[in-house]
Amino acid sequence: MMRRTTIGDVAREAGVGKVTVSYVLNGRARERGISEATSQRIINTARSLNYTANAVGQMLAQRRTNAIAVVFQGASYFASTSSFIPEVLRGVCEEGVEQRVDVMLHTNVADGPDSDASYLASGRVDGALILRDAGDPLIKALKDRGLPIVSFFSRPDEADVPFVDTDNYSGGRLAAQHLLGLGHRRLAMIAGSENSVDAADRKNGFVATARAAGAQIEDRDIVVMYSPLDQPEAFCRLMQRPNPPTALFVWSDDVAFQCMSLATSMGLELPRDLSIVGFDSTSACLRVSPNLTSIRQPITVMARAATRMLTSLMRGQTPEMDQIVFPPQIDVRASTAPCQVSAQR
Amino acid sequence: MMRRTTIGDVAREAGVGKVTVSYVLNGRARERGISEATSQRIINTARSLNYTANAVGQMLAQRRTNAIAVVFQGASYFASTSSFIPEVLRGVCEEGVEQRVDVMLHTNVADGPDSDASYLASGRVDGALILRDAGDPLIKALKDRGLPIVSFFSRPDEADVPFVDTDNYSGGRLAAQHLLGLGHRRLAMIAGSENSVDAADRKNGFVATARAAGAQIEDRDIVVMYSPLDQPEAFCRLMQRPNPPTALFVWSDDVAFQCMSLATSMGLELPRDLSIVGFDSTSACLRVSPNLTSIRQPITVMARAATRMLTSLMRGQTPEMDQIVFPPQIDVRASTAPCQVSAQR
DNA sequence: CATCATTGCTGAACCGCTTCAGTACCCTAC
DNA sequence: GTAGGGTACTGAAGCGGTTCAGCAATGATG
Repeated sequence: MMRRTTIGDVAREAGVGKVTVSYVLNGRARERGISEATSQRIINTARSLNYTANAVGQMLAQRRTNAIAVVFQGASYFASTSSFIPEVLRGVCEEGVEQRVDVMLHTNVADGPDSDASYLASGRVDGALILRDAGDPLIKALKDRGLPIVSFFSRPDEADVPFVDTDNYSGGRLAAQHLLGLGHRRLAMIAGSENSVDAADRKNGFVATARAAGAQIEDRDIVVMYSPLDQPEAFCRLMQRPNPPTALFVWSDDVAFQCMSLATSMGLELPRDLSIVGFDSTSACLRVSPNLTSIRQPITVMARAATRMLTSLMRGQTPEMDQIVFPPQIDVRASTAPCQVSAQR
Repeated sequence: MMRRTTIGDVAREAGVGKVTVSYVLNGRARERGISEATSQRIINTARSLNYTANAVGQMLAQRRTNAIAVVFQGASYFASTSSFIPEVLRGVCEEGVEQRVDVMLHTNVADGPDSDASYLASGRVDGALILRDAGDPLIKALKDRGLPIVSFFSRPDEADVPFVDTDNYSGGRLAAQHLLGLGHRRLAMIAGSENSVDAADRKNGFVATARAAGAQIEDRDIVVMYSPLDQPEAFCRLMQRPNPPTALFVWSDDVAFQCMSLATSMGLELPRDLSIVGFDSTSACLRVSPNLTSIRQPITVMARAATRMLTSLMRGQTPEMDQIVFPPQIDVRASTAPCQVSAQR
């Protein structure tokens, strides 16, 4: 493997100093008063030598990497079958291209959770987008080390941490209102991780709204299923009770899809026997049958907003807002229908 | 923003030279004959100063970044609704953690396709995993610049480019055999990009097998639909012909899902009126109804293999194999059924 | 007691680039 | 004739590490 051409090679070949090459190639020739003739000569030499500046050299000299990390819970996060992850990454990548930053995908380091913060804060990225539960120690650790961070799709515990999120409480309320409006009174919910403020907000919005309308929903109607493969039997028990719920709000599309499969395999017909509302309204909702009614958060837009916010912070600018909460909407599709048993009550 | 602690700070504080600190912190104290006492002192000082080595400094000095890029066709690639992308990324990230390399997500740079190669080859990554069509100029450009690359899920045109792929021809054959075995004789196919050798192999395997068995399949039975939103009307025309196909092989799950939706919306009942076989057998196949029969390639395993291959190449080792072809399997599910009209022929 | 090996540590160079503070030169103006 | 001011360019330092060759001190050996 031959030595790469460096700025010194170009300088020697063009008969100028390295400095001059640097200024010319960075488009600062005018500003530094470098003559047109010299500029052209340098540019031609660089081209003929097939020279490209070494990125690491630049990073070190400029003390920035122009890279951001996207931090997920862990590699298993990718096991999701909804299109949440691709939609997030799409937003990050699109905005990344525009803001000219590299996107590093980070799940965890091999040495255990304590080292994640040091690793990320060791100068390889200028900032990080964090998608972890509210209380995750990584958020505090990175904040303490002074790395610019933005939490997205999760509202952090820590104060003063910029974030982009959905109004999850309202999302829960929308789901409840929709189901109540269809006449459902026996409601249940599949809630997410108990460490997640977001999941809790969805639950609280749903439960509070349901109870305010006089619907039955008790603690035993709330099942916690975090990852898609986590305790499917809990769902089955819920549906096999006497007087099972007629409508279900599930904290994520991903888990909602699994509930649909389980319900079908239990012989239930959807939505006749059970109405289901998901959360995220990923495009995969249109791929299942019946199409899943879901609370929409504008995933790609939010990811772009978070990325833009982070790049501003990294560059020392004050972003217009450092805490953005998007209002959710409901996309009504075929998985919800008027309650069949309402007359019986 | 205060100055970060550097190796010099630790050295001064511990009363030794920078060199000694470097050796100790890199675990080479023994080898360099540094006494246990000094080692401990340095380690304690480093800890008390909360010192972490700057990654960019190390990259420059060691002339490697320990980072790889994953290059997709473009940000729109994330629009897929199957779980292909997450499964790929999961494999790359898992193996990346084990191999201790960072994963950079790269779609394209803002300045246009020509600069992608220079960008990637400018020393910010030690290698790249490429998921692009066979003839993509990027592959040749990177190869010419000497950046270690591995093409995955795509068999490159260029010779001597290491790759990890599935035996797509066999995949096509498996699909044909399965459908023929169910009695189908009027077959059609939704084929992928004409630039993709992989898509062509799937088509050729399918068509050759079908014709060898005497089934009807002509050019007009082969519709090209690349991205999910690309010309759905072509599919409708295909199905509205007199004597429409009774079975369909679709080059990817993603597009197969869309065909299922379209078919349903045209009033067809699946699998009675149309059997469908997809490709990839992503976990999303279990989320659609009927569950999609699909040709399985072990996506996560393949992604890991590609990543392992690339890290070997980067480190100058000769990997055991530099071209791996996985055999496909068929996962038979509910979207395929015996042909209903076979008796009529 | 001179020689030699071993132990324990470090100075200086280097990785490839940027940036600050000049310098050298020439032209104009009083 | 010289101060003043552009114009065109560069030397040296610095970013934060790593690595090689070498050096001083110590103890063992003949």
